[in-house]
Amino acid sequence: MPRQVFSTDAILDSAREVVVTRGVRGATVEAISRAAGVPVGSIYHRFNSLAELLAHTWLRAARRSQERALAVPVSLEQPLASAEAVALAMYDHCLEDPDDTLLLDSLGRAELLAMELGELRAELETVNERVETLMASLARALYGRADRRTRDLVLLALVDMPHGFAHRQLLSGARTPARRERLPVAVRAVLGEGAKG
Amino acid sequence: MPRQVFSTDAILDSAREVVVTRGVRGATVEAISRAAGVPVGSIYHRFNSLAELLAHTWLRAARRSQERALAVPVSLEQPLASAEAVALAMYDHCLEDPDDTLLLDSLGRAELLAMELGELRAELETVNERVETLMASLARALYGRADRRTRDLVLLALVDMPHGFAHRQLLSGARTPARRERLPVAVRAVLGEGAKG
DNA sequence: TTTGCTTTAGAACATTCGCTCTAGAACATA
DNA sequence: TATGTTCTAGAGCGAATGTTCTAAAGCAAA
Repeated sequence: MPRQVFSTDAILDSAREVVVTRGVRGATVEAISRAAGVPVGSIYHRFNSLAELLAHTWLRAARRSQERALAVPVSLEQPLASAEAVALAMYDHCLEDPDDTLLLDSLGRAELLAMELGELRAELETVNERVETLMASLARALYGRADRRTRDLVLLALVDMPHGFAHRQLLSGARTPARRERLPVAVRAVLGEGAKG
Repeated sequence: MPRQVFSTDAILDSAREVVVTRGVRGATVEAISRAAGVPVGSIYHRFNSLAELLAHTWLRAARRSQERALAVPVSLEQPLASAEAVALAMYDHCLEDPDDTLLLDSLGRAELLAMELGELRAELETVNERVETLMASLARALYGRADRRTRDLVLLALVDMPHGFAHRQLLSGARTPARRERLPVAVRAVLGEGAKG
C-alpha cells in the first residue's frame, strides 16, 4: 500500500468544521478541500459525492453520540434511575465532543435524506435503531407500553433535553457543565409522576 | 398603483415550504419560484437576493414567535408563575404555527449570518433584543442577577424546552398538545429550587 | 387617450459548483 | 530494477444556480 498522506478522519473533521462555521450552504467541496488542505481529487478518491461526504460526517457524529448513551448500564427494574443516567451521559458527551454536537445541531437528518445518497441512505435510516430500541424498552418499563407517544416522551427527556441543556453553552463557548445537576430533576419532570420508579 | 398579482407573504410561505421540505440546500430561487408559481423576476423585484429572501422568511417566523411570548403578562413579583406562562405560550405557538416552527428548526440564524445580507444583517442581530430583555428581567427576579449563565438558563427553560417539547410532535405530524401539562413542572425543574417563587 | 409608474414574465448571462480526468508520485512486491 | 497499485494533484468540463435585462401588461392620474 502506497503512502496515504491525508487521513479520512481529517477530511471529516474539516467537513464538520466548515458546516459548523459557514453553514450547510457554505459546505462546498472547495471550502472543505481548502480547510483540510486536501485537493478535491483526493476527496473524491474516498467519497463518491459531497452528499456522501456530508452523510459520513453526520454518521460519525451520530454514532459517537449513541455509543456513549448505549454504554450506560440500564436496569429495567429501575427505569427512572436508568433514564437519568442515560440523559447525563448524553449531556456529558455533548460537552466533551462539542464539534460533533454543533454539527448535529446544524446539519439535520432531513437535510441529508433530501440528497442523492445511494447505499448510504439505508445507513441513515437504520442508524437510530439501537437507540430507539433502548427508548422503547425504557418506555415500556416506565409506562407499561411503548407506543409512539411514550417513546417520543422518553426521547425528549433523554436526547432532546440533554442537547438543549448543552446547546447554549456550546454556542457561547463555555465548556464547563453549568447546569448538569438540574438535568435529573428535569428528566423526572418530563417523564412524569405516572412513571414507575 | 398597478395590480400586484403575487403577495409578498405568499412568496415567503413558499420559501418556508421549500426550506422545510427540501432542506436549506434545496432552497434555490428556481425551486421557490416554482413552488410559489411566481417568476424569478417578480421575486427579485421584491427581494435583493436569495439570502435576503431567506432572511425575511426567518425574520417573519421569529417575530411571530416572539410576539406571542411578549404578549404574556409578566409579573416580576411572581417570576416563576410568569416563566411558566411564557413557556406555555411558546409551546402553544409552536403547535399553532407548525410551519414557522419547523422553519426555525431547520434554518439556523448562524446559517443566515454566514450569507451576504447588507442592511438586513442588523435586523438579524437585533431581532432578539426584546426577548433577551424579558429573559434578563426574569433572571434578575428569579436569581437576583442576570449574568450570562442565569439568562441562558431562563432561555433554556422558556424557549428551548418548549420548542423541544413541540419538535417531535411536529415531525410526526401530530398537532395536538400531547405533553403540555408536563411543561410547567419541567420549567420549575430547570429553573431550580433556588429560584424565588 | 396619453403618460408614467409598478409589476409581471422569462430568456439570457456570468459565475459557482460538483465532479471527472489525466499525469505523476510513492511505495510494495517480484 | 521493473511492475503494479494506490493515492495525490489540480486543471478543466458540464450542469446548476444566482442574478440581470428587456419587453410588455396593468392600472392611476393627467
